[in-house]
Amino acid sequence: MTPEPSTSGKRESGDDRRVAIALAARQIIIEKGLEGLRTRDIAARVGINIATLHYHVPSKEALIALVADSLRQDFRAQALRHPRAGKNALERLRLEFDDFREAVVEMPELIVVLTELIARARRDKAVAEIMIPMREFWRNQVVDIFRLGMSDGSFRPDIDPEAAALITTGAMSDCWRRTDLSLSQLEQVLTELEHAFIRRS
Amino acid sequence: MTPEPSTSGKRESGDDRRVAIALAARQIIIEKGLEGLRTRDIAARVGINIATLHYHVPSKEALIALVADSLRQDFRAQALRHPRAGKNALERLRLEFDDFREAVVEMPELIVVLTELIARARRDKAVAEIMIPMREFWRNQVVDIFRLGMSDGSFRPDIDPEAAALITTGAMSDCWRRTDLSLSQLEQVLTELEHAFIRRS
DNA sequence: ATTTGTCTCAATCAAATGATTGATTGGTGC
DNA sequence: GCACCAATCAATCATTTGATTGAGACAAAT
Repeated sequence: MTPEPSTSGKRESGDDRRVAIALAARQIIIEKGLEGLRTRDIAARVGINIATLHYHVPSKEALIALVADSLRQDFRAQALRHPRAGKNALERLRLEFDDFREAVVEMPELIVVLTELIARARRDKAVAEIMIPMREFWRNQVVDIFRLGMSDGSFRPDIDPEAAALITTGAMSDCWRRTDLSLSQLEQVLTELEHAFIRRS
Repeated sequence: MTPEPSTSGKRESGDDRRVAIALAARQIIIEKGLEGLRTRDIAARVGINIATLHYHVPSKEALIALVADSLRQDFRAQALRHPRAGKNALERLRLEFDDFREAVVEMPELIVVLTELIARARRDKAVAEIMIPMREFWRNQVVDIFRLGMSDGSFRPDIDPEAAALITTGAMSDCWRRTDLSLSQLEQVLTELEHAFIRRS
């Protein structure tokens, strides 16, 4: 029998600890940036010794890669929640907007971690191999939406799908990054994105 | 008589030193991120002692604010280069694109510094007071372009200028951030932005 | 009961790091 | 020549920080 995850005892399974470590690290990145990320602070937040932290994650570099991996897992889980088969282009685009709205509302600070790790990806190959494909996956998903929308005639016929997807995902990321942006402003941006690419009658 | 700036001697004026320090810091941020910024490395790059660095810039916090200020000065200088009076909306938008293209080509890595400092602005008031107004100035400039374009009929009549500006500047920032983006892809994005907001005949 | 492997911690290290001190140098004005 | 000030540096400090060591606790397997 597989041992049940114990939330009470002080001894945790390796996997659980690693998850807790990744979450603690994410929280500290939100508060102080990658710049202010300290192994001691993570250990303290998880409630373990520094040596225990190093038992589960060998180095700080591996720890940051672990954070990236935890982001990927969250991303995967989210991508699988809403099946998009059988939907037309506009429905898919709005589904994309729905997912985004949810992320912005539920995890407004997550973009801090994403941005820091995308920046770090420039000089850290391990992080790059996780973050860049994530970003590309998202972009490609939107490229597909535009291709579909052009072929079924619901979108403008002269769209460049790659460029439109870059604009869409780029604008969305940027909105998420702005703490001062109100929800109504976000709605206006999403509406404007729709107007920008939908077929004008 | 004001003493001329000496580029040869080992004694520099305070202002020149501060400029050199800011530039060195920017370079190190490009290479290692804010995360890897060390006062010693900056001093070494400028060719001065750590104590001398601290003579000109009291603390690391002040140093990062100095970098932000140096960005602002560059931004100001660039904004004043192309007068935009007497131009119509489309001309102004294309002027904006020109400036952007130039920045991407001439200083492809500058966006790293900008991004790191915008991120830092969340927890550093001094940096926020420099970076946020910069970003807002740019956005407002684009808002004005859309307002003008709507009133003279060259842009779509149903644009939300604030939203359109957020999309435009957000997409541009995101493109700059992507090292892998080719120049032709950048052109496609700028063209697509134009198509998205211009009046369809 | 003993062994084995996983998980944990107190104590400690060596290096890095931001900052300071006290003294020196060179130029400017008088 | 002298006083004054900005600019500079060698040496040093006090912490911080990532990482290691060696020993112990606990549970499951033998």
